[in-house]
Amino acid sequence: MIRGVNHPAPAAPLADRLVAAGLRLTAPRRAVLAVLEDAAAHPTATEVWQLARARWPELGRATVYRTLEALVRLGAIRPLHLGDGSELRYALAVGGHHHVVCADCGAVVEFDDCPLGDLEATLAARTGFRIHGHLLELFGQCPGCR
Amino acid sequence: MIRGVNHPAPAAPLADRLVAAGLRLTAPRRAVLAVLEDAAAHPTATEVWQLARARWPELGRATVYRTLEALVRLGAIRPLHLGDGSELRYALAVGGHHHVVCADCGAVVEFDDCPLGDLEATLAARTGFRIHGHLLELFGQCPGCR
DNA sequence: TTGTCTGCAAAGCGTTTGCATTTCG
DNA sequence: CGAAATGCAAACGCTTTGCAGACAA
Repeated sequence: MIRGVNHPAPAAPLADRLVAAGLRLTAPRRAVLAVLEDAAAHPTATEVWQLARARWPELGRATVYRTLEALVRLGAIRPLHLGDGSELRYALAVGGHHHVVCADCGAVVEFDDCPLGDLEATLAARTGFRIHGHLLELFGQCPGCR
Repeated sequence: MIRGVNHPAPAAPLADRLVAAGLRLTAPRRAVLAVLEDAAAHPTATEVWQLARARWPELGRATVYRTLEALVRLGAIRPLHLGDGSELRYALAVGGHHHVVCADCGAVVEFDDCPLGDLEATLAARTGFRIHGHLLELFGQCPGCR
């Protein structure tokens, strides 16, 4: 378990990221941010919308999508898909996410063993990218589907 | 560069995979398989359809999707998305794929340094999955978007 | 005040599904 | 011949966009 080795500091609260980027901190956005920060699993945009409406009932789907897009561009959250066809999900961009996905039934098993070492730093230097985080997805078949 | 360390044998031709699975080898499917095997980049389902129609003009979109799904289930190809919102793409499931994606403009830089070592074998033993391959996606911002 | 943000509703688009017909084996 | 596969077109569901009104700063 070397999770976090490359990401010593937890991300600042999402609200701070928005403000720091010069974006406005509105009530609808606060509702979306709260859901993202509280979410146990990686929610889809629709799930974020449903959960955030508990805090701001008038919340529209479009606002959720627009807020998610802004956060992705800021590097505060990261989109990820689990397997084929499934809806896009979002996760806080703290460190990395690692899972094994079943090609047949879509079952997902997450794990924490991160073998990346300082690959992020190496690639950042080589490509000029600023790296926010990573996704390591192994693809195969679960025991039940073999 | 240790690409291939965990995947000593190249995948058998896609046609063989279908036949071995008891599926029928039809003309429309041959067109799709040929496109997947020839593709330089990772094509989307729509791109596969457009290219394959050069070989089989009556090819319908549905057949492309159904063929792609069958190949995914067989572990012959693997779905992957590059960044946010973009259409799902497909790659031959030989070994792994590794790239850095820009959260702003969607630019993609691929690389071959695979730091996975024998993680696949370890996880296969621990989870009971049979692992076909993997996707390592680093997320950040390219030099031009910073 | 003023440029940003919001909700609504419609449009857009990739993907899936139903069904009659064709084709492989 | 029988089961599987195909094409067409409609259905679906997620995401985006246009726009007038509301709101943060």
